[in-house]
Amino acid sequence: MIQLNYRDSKPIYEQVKDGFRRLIVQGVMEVDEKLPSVREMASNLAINPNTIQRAYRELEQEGYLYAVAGRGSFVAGVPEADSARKEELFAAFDAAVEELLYLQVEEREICQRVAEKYRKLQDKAKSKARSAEAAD
Amino acid sequence: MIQLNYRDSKPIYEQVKDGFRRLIVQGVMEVDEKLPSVREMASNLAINPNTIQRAYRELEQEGYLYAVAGRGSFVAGVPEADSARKEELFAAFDAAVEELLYLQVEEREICQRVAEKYRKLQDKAKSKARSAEAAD
Amino acid sequence: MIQLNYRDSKPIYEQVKDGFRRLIVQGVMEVDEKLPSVREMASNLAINPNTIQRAYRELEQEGYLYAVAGRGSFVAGVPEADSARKEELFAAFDAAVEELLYLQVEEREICQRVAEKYRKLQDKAKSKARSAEAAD
Amino acid sequence: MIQLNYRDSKPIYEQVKDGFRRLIVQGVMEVDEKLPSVREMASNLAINPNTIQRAYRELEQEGYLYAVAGRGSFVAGVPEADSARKEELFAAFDAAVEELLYLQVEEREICQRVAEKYRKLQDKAKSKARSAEAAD
DNA sequence: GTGGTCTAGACCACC
DNA sequence: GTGGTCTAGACCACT
Repeated sequence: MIQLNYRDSKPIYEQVKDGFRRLIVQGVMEVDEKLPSVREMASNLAINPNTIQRAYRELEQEGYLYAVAGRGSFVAGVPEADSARKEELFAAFDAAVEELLYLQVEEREICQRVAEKYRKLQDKAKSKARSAEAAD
Repeated sequence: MIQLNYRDSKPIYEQVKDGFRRLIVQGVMEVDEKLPSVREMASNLAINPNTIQRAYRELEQEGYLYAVAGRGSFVAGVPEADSARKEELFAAFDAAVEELLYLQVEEREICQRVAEKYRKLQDKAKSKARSAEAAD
Repeated sequence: MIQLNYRDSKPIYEQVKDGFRRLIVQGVMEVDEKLPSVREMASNLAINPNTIQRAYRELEQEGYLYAVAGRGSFVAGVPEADSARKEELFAAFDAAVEELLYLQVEEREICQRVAEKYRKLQDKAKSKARSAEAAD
Repeated sequence: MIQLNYRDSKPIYEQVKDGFRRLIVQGVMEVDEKLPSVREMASNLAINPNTIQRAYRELEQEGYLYAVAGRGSFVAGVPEADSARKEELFAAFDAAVEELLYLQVEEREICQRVAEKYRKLQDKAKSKARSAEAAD
């Protein structure tokens, strides 16, 4: 369900967060769907429950999840107007693009990269839709 | 010369590195130009000399600087084939783009942003060329 | 595990680096094997933790290690295409050979020395293979 | 006469020493030949006289030069039995070869490298002999 | 407990 | 004056 990469410098709890955020934003997990319990995830991934707890807590703060005491955590959906996050992302994006341009990377190459990302994203959405149809 | 942001989670030595790398890559600092001494830079930015030293040392390892004990640190130029740096930049780029796409930002908007950056870069180059002509 | 020589002009952190690089390159330490923690190593060698940290950090940058905050440092393996390292070694090699030749050391003597090293290496590999067979 | 490389991490005085040692050991400078004065060398190379002074002083200690107060420094020849130096060199040589072998560099490649060095050395000696003949 | 950053201050080699 | 190494000790983030 979620892939951890221990060699990545990104902290484990961030990897868990990213994994779930992705599943939610891509629609793989639907609104009000229940997430695995902290203990279950922890034993699945063979990591400390505290790490999962932190991931869930922060995702809740960001608006992706909601928790019901004693019952578990559930998908809340994609928080609208996460504009602060967008600004952050655009800032990082701009810095990277600027330096890449200075390093003689072609504008075309960069845009192609975006297009490729976009295509993959579409494909994923389509295959998800198809499997949903099949399930009907 | 270099702007530090203490609120940023990016370590200070990284901010210093990025600042000088930018000056070098953009040609603001010329090859063999002397950098401020470690101590001078440290007192300018009001941080510890060790922190500057680390920034300089790593830039030297990456090939942007060379240091001569007893003389100072100097610009070496933009290391050819700094593929590691490009990979870093593309990784940052990809991560940002992916999340932006998930946040419903249009592919077009992103590419326009790249184009805009590119135009500005061209303008800068042109005005630089013009001022060089004027100097002749 | 690692021998320090305080009389050597080579910095301590370099000696530590060389020691671990050797253990890794020779296969004495296996991939994903955990290294002693920074603090442990420091107290073992009776030197400052910062010195060990620097050694580990640079080995990580070179691709020999990977570090996970909160877990420890682990062997990543011998970085493929560590051409920089080979260049370093060849440079050291060339400098030594050149001066030896000037000092009237025969070409034959030098090559014999290489051959001897090579033979020892082969013997080690063989005995290792044999003990592996025995283990089967 | 002597090439300085400011980008090299080797200290200037070492580069000067190496340069003269090489000229002496290769026979380009003959025994009892006078070296340029400290001031002359310093202004030629555009460096501090102290740096030249140090190079001359250490070469004298190593036995390559002798100084006559008020007259200058002269070539003493190649000091015999610099066996301590040879041991140092062999140690560095062994370490480099060992790691190169572990890094899958062929024994042949290493020996060829030695042979090449040797050939170049011979060529230099020959061309020197030829130019000496021509001068007769 | 782990690694990572930063400060403060000492000492050395080089110019 | 320059860069480079090392120590001592603090603080933070992660598991």
